[in-house]
Amino acid sequence: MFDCLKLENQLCFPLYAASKEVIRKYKPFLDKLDLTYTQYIVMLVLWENENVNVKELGEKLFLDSGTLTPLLKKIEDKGYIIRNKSEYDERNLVISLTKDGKILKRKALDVPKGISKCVNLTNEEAMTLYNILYKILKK
Amino acid sequence: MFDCLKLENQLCFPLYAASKEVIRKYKPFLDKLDLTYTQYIVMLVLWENENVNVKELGEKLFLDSGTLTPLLKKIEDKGYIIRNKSEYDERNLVISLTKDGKILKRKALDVPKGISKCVNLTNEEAMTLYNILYKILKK
DNA sequence: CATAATTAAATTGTACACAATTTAATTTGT
DNA sequence: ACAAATTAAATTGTGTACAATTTAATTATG
Repeated sequence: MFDCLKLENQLCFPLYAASKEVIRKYKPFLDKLDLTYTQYIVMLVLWENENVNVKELGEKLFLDSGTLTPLLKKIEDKGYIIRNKSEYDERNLVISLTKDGKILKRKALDVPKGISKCVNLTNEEAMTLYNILYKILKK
Repeated sequence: MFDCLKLENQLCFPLYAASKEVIRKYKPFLDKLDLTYTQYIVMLVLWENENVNVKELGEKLFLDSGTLTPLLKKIEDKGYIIRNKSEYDERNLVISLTKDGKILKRKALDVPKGISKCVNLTNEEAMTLYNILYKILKK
């Protein structure tokens, strides 16, 4: 019964470790874009939908304003986004891409290509993993 | 082709988000033990093998001394472990459980029980997930 | 056998995470 | 209308992560 306290037997641990390992593999690719991993996933959201506010971003990425506010300021300093108060509701901060931010999308296309070669899973395994993970994330 | 840059289609993201979600589910259980998640996985290692040094701990947990040194000092402050230089090689810091640290193992048995009810995966799904994650982690 | 190379922790500096609180703007209820 | 409740970001404080450097101890080598 004590076995349930083995590190190996707890799902949380391989999940946490694999997540960090995969993010580590992204690093060399993201360095070329001058983005950290978290900054990259923010950019992914913006490349999909222009003009997102902090709350929407947080819901999509499972992050709160305590994480996002300083993060967004850094991406703004790099010149990829602009932060503006909404004219309809000044509580909302609307994030938009700059020209450089849009251009960056083209360079970012290399990232998924490179990564798929690094993570040694079959397509089927990746698909299965993907489905189970989204089941965990489903509310 | 631009679809490969969709947040949803990148394995890294559900992996990272699911990892954080699962860790979030541990929190109420770990609060009762006065441990954070990372402190908990350190304790898991120590409950399995007494007298581990920082390097071994780092290899098992995929963490480095920059993370572990302050973490271990905090667990020591809580009274669960002791940090001592090895008498055979003073470069090594040996981590041992205190009496309280050993007693805590008993209380920790409730954690995996509680968690399995929170994560809504079938046994088969959990097993599949487990295997794919360890494939990612295998060197 | 003394110096160079290696190794293990610790330190430094940057970047998240997230709980809890604060601030400012907008809605609600009377 | 207007005070109370709600909402969205920002702020504050604690706790990781991890790259890069430093320090101290040990081992390898000329």
